[in-house]
Amino acid sequence: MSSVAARRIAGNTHRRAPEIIEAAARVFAERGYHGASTQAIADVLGIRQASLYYYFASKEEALEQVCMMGGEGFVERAVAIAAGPGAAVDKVRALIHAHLSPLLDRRDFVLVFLRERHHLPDESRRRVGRLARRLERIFQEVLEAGVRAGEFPAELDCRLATLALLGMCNAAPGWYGKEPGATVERIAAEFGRLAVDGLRGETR
Amino acid sequence: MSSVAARRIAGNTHRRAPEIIEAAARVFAERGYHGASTQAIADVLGIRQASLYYYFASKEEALEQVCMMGGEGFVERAVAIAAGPGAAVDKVRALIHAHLSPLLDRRDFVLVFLRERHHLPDESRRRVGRLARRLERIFQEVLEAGVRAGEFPAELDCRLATLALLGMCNAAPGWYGKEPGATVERIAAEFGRLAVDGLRGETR
Amino acid sequence: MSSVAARRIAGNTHRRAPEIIEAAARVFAERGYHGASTQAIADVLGIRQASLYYYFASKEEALEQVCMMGGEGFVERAVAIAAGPGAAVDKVRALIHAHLSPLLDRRDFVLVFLRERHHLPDESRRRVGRLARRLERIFQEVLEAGVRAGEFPAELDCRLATLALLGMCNAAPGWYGKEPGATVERIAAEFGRLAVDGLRGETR
Amino acid sequence: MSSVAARRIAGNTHRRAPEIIEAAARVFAERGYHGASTQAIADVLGIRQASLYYYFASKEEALEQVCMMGGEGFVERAVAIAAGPGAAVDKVRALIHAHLSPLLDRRDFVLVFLRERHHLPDESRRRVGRLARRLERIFQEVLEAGVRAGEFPAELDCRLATLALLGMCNAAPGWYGKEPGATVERIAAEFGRLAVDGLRGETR
DNA sequence: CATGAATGAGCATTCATTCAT
DNA sequence: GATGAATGAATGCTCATTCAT
Repeated sequence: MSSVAARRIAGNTHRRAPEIIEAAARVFAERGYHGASTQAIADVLGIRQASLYYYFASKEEALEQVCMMGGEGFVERAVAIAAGPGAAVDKVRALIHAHLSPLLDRRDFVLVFLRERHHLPDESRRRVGRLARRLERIFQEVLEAGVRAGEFPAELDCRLATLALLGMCNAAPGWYGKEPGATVERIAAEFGRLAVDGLRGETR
Repeated sequence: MSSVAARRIAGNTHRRAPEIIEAAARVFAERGYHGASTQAIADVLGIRQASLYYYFASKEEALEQVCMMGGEGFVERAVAIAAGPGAAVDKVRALIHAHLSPLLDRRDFVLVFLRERHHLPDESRRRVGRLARRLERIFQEVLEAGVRAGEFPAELDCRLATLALLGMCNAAPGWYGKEPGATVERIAAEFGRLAVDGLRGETR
Repeated sequence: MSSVAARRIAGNTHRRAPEIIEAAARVFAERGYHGASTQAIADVLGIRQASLYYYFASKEEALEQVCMMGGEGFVERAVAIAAGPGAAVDKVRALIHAHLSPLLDRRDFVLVFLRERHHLPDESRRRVGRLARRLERIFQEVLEAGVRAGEFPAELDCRLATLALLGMCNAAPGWYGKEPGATVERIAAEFGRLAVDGLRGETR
Repeated sequence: MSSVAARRIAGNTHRRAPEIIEAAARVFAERGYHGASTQAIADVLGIRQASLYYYFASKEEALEQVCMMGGEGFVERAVAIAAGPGAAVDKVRALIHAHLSPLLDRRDFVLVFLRERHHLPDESRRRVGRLARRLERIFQEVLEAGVRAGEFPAELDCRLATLALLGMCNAAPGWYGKEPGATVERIAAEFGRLAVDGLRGETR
């Protein structure tokens, strides 16, 4: 690694770095990683394609940075909610709300994290994939605690319920912004109710 | 027009055509449309790259065929269920079951339909996209009928609920096969219960 | 590795392969490996640059092929000479002659072997480098045998003498063809005499 | 003209100039001119790539400076030896010694002069090439004088013998430092003997 | 049916170089 | 003296596609 690259990773002192990585996120989100050319990213920024390489060492590294920003915070917020006091139903509502909130300011990053992270090279894919698995586990543990507390029926398949919840939430970045009237608050409220009622399961 | 071209346009009387398109589906599902090279498809089949062009005129056409097969049947099955007799809750369960059933034998096709269809050229993308929108509408109409029938609370946001249901179901092709014990029947049963209970909403 | 590439290496059934690799040898010899563009090689052949990649998988692989052809035969011929009967002085003359003879029909290949092989990636560089070291050893052993037989003085530094002989010979590809009247036979004869007399060393 | 440019042209009053050019020599020697990036030179020095341009106007100019330093002195020393008194055999020994002595403190420069000078642009290549040709001529004239003096046999091909001597000597920078025990003095002594005895040619 | 050979277009990346600070 | 930022030009390489056989 050249000394320039070394410093870049260590510090990221580049003034325009955030702007550049946001452009990458936008283009990756729109066209997918392999469908996105570095030229397209440069066009968004109004700079030459070669100039991008002043900011990242490779397209793959740019994807990794976008994915990291798309994935970060989820686990922390979820941990805080799960570890806090309160009933499982309240935690589920809070988890859903927290999970949807990055839609507001980081939709592209989240979308890329969800859809494109498996195109990362092995090592960073695993690193980034761990985030997703930890998040799943937290959701699932909250559900399991809810079952133990008698808030949810004993027959609940917590694994499938977790996948249902995450599927529901993770689809949102795909249509958010195209559904008139669907603010993050409204989505979180409605999804929270659907989830809680579905999990309680009067049917059983 | 040569007889070869004629046959191709007429629509796939080639002996190995199903085998070929399945290979394409597999590779598109694994690597994404732009990440998949025609070479990779040929490797799966054990033939030369150039030979693929005996079966489809372009990579885009292959994607279109995969997407058509991935999307077909959904609307028909959903229409039959929605038009039939019975309560809304039963219809919702049936819709979910019908929506998940192609996982068994067409997972790759469905995955490609869900994830890669927006890489199609304009015209065929719209054609294929119509399928998705019609399906959404059917789901939503069943929910609205359920509200009118008093099965679901009047406050239910049928649009968001539809998106929740589809999000939950459409995530399944992404993890189906990796979750031990999760058969289509079990998933459909659990998701059906979650959905119905969530929609009924004892909370409200 | 794609199946196409696999077959290529295994069999090399390509009709024009020798022609292509000879063009690479010429351009590498003229401009050095890093100074040679694949475009320049294509120009020599009158084909498009991309078409080269039908014949080799990478520029590095082309260099390796050229180096292999530039280095092959030397060891075999030297072994045959060293193992044969006869006096050391005769063997030295024969070794020199054998070492110079590829000038006639493979000057570019030998030049590339001598000058550019250290630009090969680690593994193939070592493989190719072994050839050179084996050759050195054979030369040196013949000299040592000559010392033991009393043909050369005991004070002869066989290591340095080997390096002297090879240096003298290996410079020839650099000027062969530019020195009027210097045929391979004449060079071999003169260099043989210089070597033998130098080694015998009446001075000592 | 700015004073900075003036100084640069005038010729290197920069404090760190010797250090910079030595780094260039080292990198050129290791990787070849085209294989060496200016970044690699900067890395050796611990400065930024752009800062190099304070010391030379272009990579080609750096090569020229290295080549000049690698080639200078040879002709002067050779002229002094050839013009001096003494027998041809002594002059040959002295020429070889003088030719090898820069190995001690300028190996990289000499190596670059020998191997990379043909990558110079036309004009400076010719300038630098003249040095080499003059040196050859001096060697050859000493040999021819030796023949006329009866020190060497009349049949000696002085041209080929010159090329043999220079080939032998010019290979040394390639392996000097890797052969344990091979000091410049020992190499010069051994090569001198080999050369003188070879030239005298008891065989003839 | 299938393939060997070839190609045009595009792509990520490198690199020497410039210049305001 | 030295650097951060940027660039133009090239470079090695990939890939979908064509076509004669």
